[in-house]
Amino acid sequence: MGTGSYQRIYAQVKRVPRGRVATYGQIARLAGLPGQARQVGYALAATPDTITLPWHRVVNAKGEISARVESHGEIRQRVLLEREKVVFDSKGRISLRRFQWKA
DNA sequence: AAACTGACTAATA
DNA sequence: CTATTAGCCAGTT
Repeated sequence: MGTGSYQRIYAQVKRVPRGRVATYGQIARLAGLPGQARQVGYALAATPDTITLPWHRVVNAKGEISARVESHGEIRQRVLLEREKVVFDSKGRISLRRFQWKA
């Protein structure tokens, strides 16, 4: 490891404060990779659990938790966020207006 | 080396 | 609101 854009992405995700969320596109921009929102998702999917990363604070542009191939991490993500006082509406969406992190 | 694979987004209809 | 389309590119096979 130590190579690739993933490191830059992880570095930005680590900056998201507790109780706030960031979108994939936002992380991409902050990491100096504008337009590479997808890469951010892929980076997180490949995140080794050997590093500490608040991956749960990253959601899609709609304020929803993105579904992965193997479903279950989504539930965990929601629990982790709710533990940080992040509120989900009845449709499982977060109000970005209130919770999105402004860098 | 070439093909495959995705935690996305914004624009348009 | 849903559906479709086109950009996006590193890592893995």
